Amino acid sequence: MTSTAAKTVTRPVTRAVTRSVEDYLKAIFAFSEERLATEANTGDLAVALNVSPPAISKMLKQLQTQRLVTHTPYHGVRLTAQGRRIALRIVRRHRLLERYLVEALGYALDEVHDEAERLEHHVSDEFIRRIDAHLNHPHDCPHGSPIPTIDGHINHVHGQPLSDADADIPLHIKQLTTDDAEHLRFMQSHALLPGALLRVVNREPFGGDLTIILDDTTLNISRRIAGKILVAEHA
Amino acid sequence: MTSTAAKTVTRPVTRAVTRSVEDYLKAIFAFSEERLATEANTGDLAVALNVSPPAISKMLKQLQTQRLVTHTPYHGVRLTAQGRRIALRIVRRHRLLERYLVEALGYALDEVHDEAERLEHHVSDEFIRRIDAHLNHPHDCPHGSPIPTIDGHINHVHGQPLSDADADIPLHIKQLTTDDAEHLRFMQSHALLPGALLRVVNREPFGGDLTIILDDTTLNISRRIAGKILVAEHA
DNA sequence: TTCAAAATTGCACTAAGGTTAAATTTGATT
DNA sequence: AATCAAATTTAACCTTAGTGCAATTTTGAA
Repeated sequence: MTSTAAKTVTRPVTRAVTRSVEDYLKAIFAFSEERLATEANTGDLAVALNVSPPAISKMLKQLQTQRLVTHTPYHGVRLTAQGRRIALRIVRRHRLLERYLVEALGYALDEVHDEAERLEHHVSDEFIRRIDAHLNHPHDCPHGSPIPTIDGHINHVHGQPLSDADADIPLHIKQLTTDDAEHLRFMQSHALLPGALLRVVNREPFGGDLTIILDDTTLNISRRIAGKILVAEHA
Repeated sequence: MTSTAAKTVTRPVTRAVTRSVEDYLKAIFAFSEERLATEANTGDLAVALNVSPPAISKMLKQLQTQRLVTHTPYHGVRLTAQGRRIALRIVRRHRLLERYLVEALGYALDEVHDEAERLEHHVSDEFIRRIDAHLNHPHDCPHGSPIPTIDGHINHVHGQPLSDADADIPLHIKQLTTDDAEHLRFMQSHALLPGALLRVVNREPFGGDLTIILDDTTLNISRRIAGKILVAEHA
């Protein structure tokens, strides 16, 4: 590749969407949409992405010139329509991959996150198309999170944390809102999975354990774990 | 306890096996083992890896300090035991992935190379273990190349190019020695795949076409294509 | 013996994604 | 309203893996 024309080329506004860019956009999406907030801040992103705050500042500036975010210095970032589109594409890939790993290859729930986290950046659109078809176009990942459609639509789950649920009401699990492997192993080992039916029979006071009944089994779970399980009243 | 004493010397040798390193080792392996030669040379590697000759020289020096190759300047490179081990690991991943893409996801023969080329660097050992089990521990990739074992053994295919085969002898296809998508589409569309039975019924002189019979179908193929198909006498 | 081709080296450069240290801005608290 | 610590941004620099070009070295064939 000879690049003799390189000198007259104006600075490209449309730099590449690298793996890092995808990760940043996904993280901003997670803060600004999946968690209540409307904007993500530098400190949280630095923790989430495991880099220093200056790295965030620098990347935000770059993403701004790429028109993927709008960044108000010292205040916060939000995604542009284009940035959101890319973030949703990655989220879709991630969740389809997780589903595929569980259904087709028998992965346990706590193993899929890390694998999907790498693969989401490296598989082709064709690969995603094929696993989506193979899985019969699923709507959620194994943790119960919604899978965005190709054209960027996503239905947010509405449920309340099990830790807040009233006693003696039939509930079903909507979503497990954790990526922690230990939590997930615990949940899977007790069949605390999306779709499961249960009800709360006792709540110890002062943030103590909950007692629940699930499949005729009585089970004690900590408030901490219960806070990671979203439930809704069972119709 | 005498000779096992740990060397507490500062270690400059430990650098990471990056994606680039994996690609270089794989390319050196391909030249020095899969093609007749015992050593790979700079120029060929530069072409194979689509990189300038100085980039090769530079990387060879690095690989030498990592003890992954032995490089005799101006002559050639060969892999050390450790370098060969890494190269075989990547070849194994590549060929298992190709097989999986075809068997499990219905990829066509000409689509698998590029996909596997990326994925081989990014899937986990666990992923490879699972697809290997799922495929029931296959011995070859869809092109008929042998899949190295986990402990680094590989059985080389012995066959001759179909272009050199004598007429009227029952043959079967051992291997397709091309990654070119057009060639592969042609082969797949005519069922010229590993395992197929055929015999040569005519060879035009002066490097002209071959006429073969395969499944009661008569087929004309160019010497060029025939050179990419390894066959052996059918027992 | 010569000499051209191939390989290597040196140097300056690009590009992405980091780092630490210093400066700046914000906003909550006196 | 002024202050000051925490959060954030800027500045300067590092690393990996390339690039190109020029200069040098080595090899091997005529």
